Amino acid sequence: MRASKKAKLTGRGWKVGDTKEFLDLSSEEAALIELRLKLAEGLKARRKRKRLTQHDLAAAVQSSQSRVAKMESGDPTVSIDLLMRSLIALGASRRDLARIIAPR
Amino acid sequence: MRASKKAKLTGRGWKVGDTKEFLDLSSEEAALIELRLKLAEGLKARRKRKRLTQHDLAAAVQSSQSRVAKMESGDPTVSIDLLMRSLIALGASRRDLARIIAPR
DNA sequence: TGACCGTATGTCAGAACTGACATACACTAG
DNA sequence: CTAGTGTATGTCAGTTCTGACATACGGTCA
Repeated sequence: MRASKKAKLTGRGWKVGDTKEFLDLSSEEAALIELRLKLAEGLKARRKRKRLTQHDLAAAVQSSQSRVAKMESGDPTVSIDLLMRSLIALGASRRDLARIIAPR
Repeated sequence: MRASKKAKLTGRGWKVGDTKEFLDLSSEEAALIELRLKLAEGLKARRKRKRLTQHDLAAAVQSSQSRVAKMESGDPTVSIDLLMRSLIALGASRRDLARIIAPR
């Protein structure tokens, strides 16, 4: 059911959707992507500050180097859950997370 | 692989784990749970402020009333992704999200 | 040059999450 | 009581995400 949107995009051309779909994609979906990117940046920065390799971080969160690379690149196959878990594993507090999401 | 932890908890009694596992559970995992709860509260508050029913919200995010109920109760089967998506669907900005995560 | 290190990208089987449904509960109004 | 409305809880098939692996890329050093 959620695949319908993807299908619409990957299909050849632009099947004209209604306004709701358009708004959904351009504003809400965009907001989610921005959020993911903020977390990705925050994670990379935090990891580097601690002078850890992606491999090190992977071990700390029981994941793999390749997934860490995807996390930091904002890859859409990475969940926000995983980003949050990783940040927390690097010692980020809720306030730290808040600052990462909405930098002042 | 991740189910091993759950198994350890649901099994009868407390099989003694090593320190790393203990710390993982008590601090990092707890932080994640707290985060989920903050988002759950934030979602419920925001929905009520808009005078929407769980059913309305479900329609807005293309989910179901039952899942919305689980979201708001901090049910562990609900991902942070879904909570974030729902909050954004209710018009929350990144700054709003930050405030929900780390209230001042 | 070649060996090494850190990072990036693609793939896939297995694990986790999802919407939907059924059903139960709590409350209110008739 | 009965009906209606909103919320809670359990289940499950289908979708999405995950760790692991292979492999490629870029830089450094000898």
